[in-house]
Amino acid sequence: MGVVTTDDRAPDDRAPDDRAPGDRAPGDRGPGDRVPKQDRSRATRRRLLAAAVACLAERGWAGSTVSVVAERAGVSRGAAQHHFPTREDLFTAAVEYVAEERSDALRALFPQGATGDRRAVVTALVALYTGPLFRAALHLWVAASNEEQLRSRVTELEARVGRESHRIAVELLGADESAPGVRETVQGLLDMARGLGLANLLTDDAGRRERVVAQWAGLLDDALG
Amino acid sequence: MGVVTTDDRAPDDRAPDDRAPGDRAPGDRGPGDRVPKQDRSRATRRRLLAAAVACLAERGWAGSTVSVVAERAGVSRGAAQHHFPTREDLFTAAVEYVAEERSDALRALFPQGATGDRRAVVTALVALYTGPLFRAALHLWVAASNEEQLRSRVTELEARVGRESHRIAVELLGADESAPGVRETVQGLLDMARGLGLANLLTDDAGRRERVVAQWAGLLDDALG
DNA sequence: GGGGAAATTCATGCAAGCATGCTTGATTGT
DNA sequence: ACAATCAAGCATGCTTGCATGAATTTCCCC
Repeated sequence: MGVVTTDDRAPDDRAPDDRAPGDRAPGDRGPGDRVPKQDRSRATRRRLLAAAVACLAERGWAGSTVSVVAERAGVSRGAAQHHFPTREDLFTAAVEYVAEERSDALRALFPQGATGDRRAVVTALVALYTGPLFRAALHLWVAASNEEQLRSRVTELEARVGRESHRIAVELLGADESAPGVRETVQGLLDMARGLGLANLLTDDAGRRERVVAQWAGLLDDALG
Repeated sequence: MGVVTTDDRAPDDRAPDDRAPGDRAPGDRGPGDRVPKQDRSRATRRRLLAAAVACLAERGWAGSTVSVVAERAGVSRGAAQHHFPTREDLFTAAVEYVAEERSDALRALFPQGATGDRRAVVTALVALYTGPLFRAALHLWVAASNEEQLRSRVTELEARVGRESHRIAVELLGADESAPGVRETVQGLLDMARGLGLANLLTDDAGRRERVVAQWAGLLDDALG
């Protein structure tokens, strides 16, 4: 299912939310929504952010030049510069965009509620760390680790996403966090997922990942009772 | 005399393994010692590689320009270009350098032999994923994931280091790999270590890491019997 | 409700900064 | 003396940021 929701669309595709200037999304605008008065503006802004994330996942930080992102978004470079005066503005906004997308993807796991099948839960969680969203986030982390401006925002948002991941993981696994060690167990699981996602960066080792997931899902099942 | 040509490097510049030109690393080169027969040349070459790794860990890929690396190594940019005609040559060589360093660090754990204290082993393994070497490797991976040339070499070397990590981990943990699931268990542990190292990129969460390590060491102890 | 001013949004051209690679010249070791 | 090694200057290409101008949208007043 659409666990990861970034667009792996064809290069020239139009974003899903790309509307003609006139029509608007169903429940889109509240009454006092004053900031972007034009739908077209919001659309291009969103397109730029989505393109930035996509470029980040596909071409990395250095390769994601504003020209590239603008072209990917189907707008001129000047338009990009209008919405985000500086390159840093663009990517700091992209950080929040990625964080939101990841939170959404995370919450998309929630409706199922706590299933008894822990292996399925672990598989789903790990899957979150192998999609393009995680790739983009990874590039963002690495870039932010050396860009003073980005780091603070990235760490803050990542902490938020991390907490939410943990909460949802506990929920889905049906773990009793009051028991000693359970919290650390789940954290370790998420760290393992991160590590599996990182390993997936260079080589697509789905087979190995699946085996590791199966094994540790079993161990987790024992540990959580 | 001129041990090193212009030793006017910045104060903190000496890499940990920065040796005098004469002495070599323990098992450094076989008899078929190739191209540079001059010690000074080898020294600057090594300095350049060490500087490249250090810059990679501290400033990231984009920030590690050849000028920066050369300055860090205490040589002119032209000298760097003499040893590594292109920037890519420099960093592909740096890849191997990092791989060797990581293997050395890994082997440094070996002399102890298999101890009964699995928590200490896990701690040591995880520690390997939190140092500057891992940081450099991380930047390298992320950069390589989008640079066609680097990727093949990085994946190859990383596979080697990964196998060695696994072998040593099995050895130190006293695990019986013929038993079903043991291989995947250890792999998962290493993946978790990777994830912890990745989490350590932005925020130094040594406390959390320690708790997770303690907990997972316990899980491992149970799983391995 | 309609028309026009004002503001927003977007496109294009331009100059500055920077990194890479190449070439030339000086220095050291064999 | 010769070759290798190192240093410095030069030329090219790319990216960013800014400035100007056109098209579109919103606001405001009649």
